[in-house]
Amino acid sequence: MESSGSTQNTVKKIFTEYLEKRSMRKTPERFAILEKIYSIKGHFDVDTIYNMLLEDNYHVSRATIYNNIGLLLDCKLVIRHQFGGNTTQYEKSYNSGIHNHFICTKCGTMKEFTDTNIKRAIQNKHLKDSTIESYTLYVYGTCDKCKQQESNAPK
Amino acid sequence: MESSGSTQNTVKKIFTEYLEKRSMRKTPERFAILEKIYSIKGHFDVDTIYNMLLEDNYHVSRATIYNNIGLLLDCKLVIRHQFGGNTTQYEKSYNSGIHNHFICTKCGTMKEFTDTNIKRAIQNKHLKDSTIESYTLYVYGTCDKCKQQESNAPK
DNA sequence: TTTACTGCAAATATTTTGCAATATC
DNA sequence: GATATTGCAAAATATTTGCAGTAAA
Repeated sequence: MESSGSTQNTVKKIFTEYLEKRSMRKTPERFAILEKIYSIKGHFDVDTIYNMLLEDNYHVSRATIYNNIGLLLDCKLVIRHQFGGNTTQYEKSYNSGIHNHFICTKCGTMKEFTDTNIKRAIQNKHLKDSTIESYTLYVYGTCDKCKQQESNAPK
Repeated sequence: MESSGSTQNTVKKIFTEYLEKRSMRKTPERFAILEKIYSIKGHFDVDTIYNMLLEDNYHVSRATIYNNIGLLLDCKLVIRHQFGGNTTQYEKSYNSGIHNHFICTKCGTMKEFTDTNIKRAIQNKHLKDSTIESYTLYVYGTCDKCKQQESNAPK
């Protein structure tokens, strides 16, 4: 398992190679955005990054953030989500094998989980025909807590 | 397996009960929207419904469509998706067990698939702690076609 | 008759785009 | 020095909201 600092270096290297391969420029804004994203534990939207960088007294325009998240999506360092809210949510994706989400339809809480059986089933399915890069699973249901409340106060 | 006509009747009944339980009105617009949605095979956005109803010479405002898709989401007759595009995609969800999507990251095509092993693995995981209502799986990778093109024209 | 619902238009929110200024290579 | 990239502001797009008119109950 890689340490957090090492992950920062690794993704920086991946992004650098991606940019060089395409003759794109290695601007400080790009790496500031990447580093900030990789400092965030969970999900975020564009405005979050914008404000977090502002708090560091580092101003990057929203347009630039949008532009660069596009690049990071393309080189698989970031993934997009939709949980049902209004803003588009993103998440760092390097070295974070967890892409299973359980969403409670009663209280709306979201919880990540791992499961090797699910992982294996998905990989088995796709080895035959296609190459699988990643996957995201959203499971909707009622969580423990809400289940208990239901049984305590039935209709 | 239910026939298509019967599905229309069933979802109409479910929606009717949902509305009656909440003392909401059974307007023709609501059922026109529901019926149109259940006539669509794959995914759609709000504008698609709007235009399809227009083609039938049935005018319903976008605001009303948004409003009612909200209700249909709430009573689980419709689900929301995000494939990476700009508009929110929806899909009918009653009696359509297929919620597995394979998305090719090269050409962008999306293909649905079924897999009982995956289904079972997901159900096993969640029977222990929570009640699972539904799930959606997005698998990202390279499809057959794009894989062949890659091997024909290597870098 | 009551009031929930619809349609319209305006408001909001989000993302994209055009262009001049800037900074990487 | 050439030009990709940034920042700003305007534009485009998607969704929500307020309110008057309409119609379901």
